[in-house]
Amino acid sequence: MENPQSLYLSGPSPIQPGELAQSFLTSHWLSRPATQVAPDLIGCTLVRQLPNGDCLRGQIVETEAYEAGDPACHAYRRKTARNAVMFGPAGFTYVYLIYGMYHCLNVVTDRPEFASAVLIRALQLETIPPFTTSRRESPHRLAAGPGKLCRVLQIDLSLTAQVLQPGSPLWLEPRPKSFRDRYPQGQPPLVQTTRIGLSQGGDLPWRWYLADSPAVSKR
DNA sequence: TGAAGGATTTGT
DNA sequence: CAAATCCTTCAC
Repeated sequence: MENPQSLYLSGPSPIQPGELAQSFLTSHWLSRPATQVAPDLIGCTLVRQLPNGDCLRGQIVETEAYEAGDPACHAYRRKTARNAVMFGPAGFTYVYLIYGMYHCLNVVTDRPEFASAVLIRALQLETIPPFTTSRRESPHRLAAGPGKLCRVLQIDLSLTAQVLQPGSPLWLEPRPKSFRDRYPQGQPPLVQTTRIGLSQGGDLPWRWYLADSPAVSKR
């Protein structure tokens, strides 16, 4: 590791896939404010390893940040059994059930006690799972939305408070070379706008998505 | 112990 | 635009 500090301080990880994986996947790179991590997660890969060993992979194309002091954050009022993981160190999952039928996946960010997380809102799937032979919807939109994403990756409450690292049910990988090569200036076309579906905090521009991705949930 | 409501999705 | 559906939170 030539410059560990850069992993902690700077933006998108410049490292190659497979390099410094442990540092990227665990706390350092994620131990920044959610509003910094959220745009940097765009282009990174989310990997889901099923109980049978099969892996499903998708490129993150849409995220939202939720921070301490943010009225839309589940940890805004106080620490509870549900949101407790957000008060801990970065690099853990926070999964919750919404409307009694969908799950949402978050990545815990920042330092302990600064309860915050990034909601993963949409993925562009690398491979279409064979069991999702949906004819009613185009394959590239199977994970376009936080609830749909969890449905196709088989993510439920049992996957909350899990560390994001290889061998776990879920982990993250840096932006692949193919992604970096797509944007020669090193700057992917990100759109920053307001978050979706909130009753409070709807004015904060804490949602980011990849402008040229067909898998974004809403425009 | 009960009631209200939700970081969604889908179909009418 | 409303239903589906159940966990979490807060009030009593």
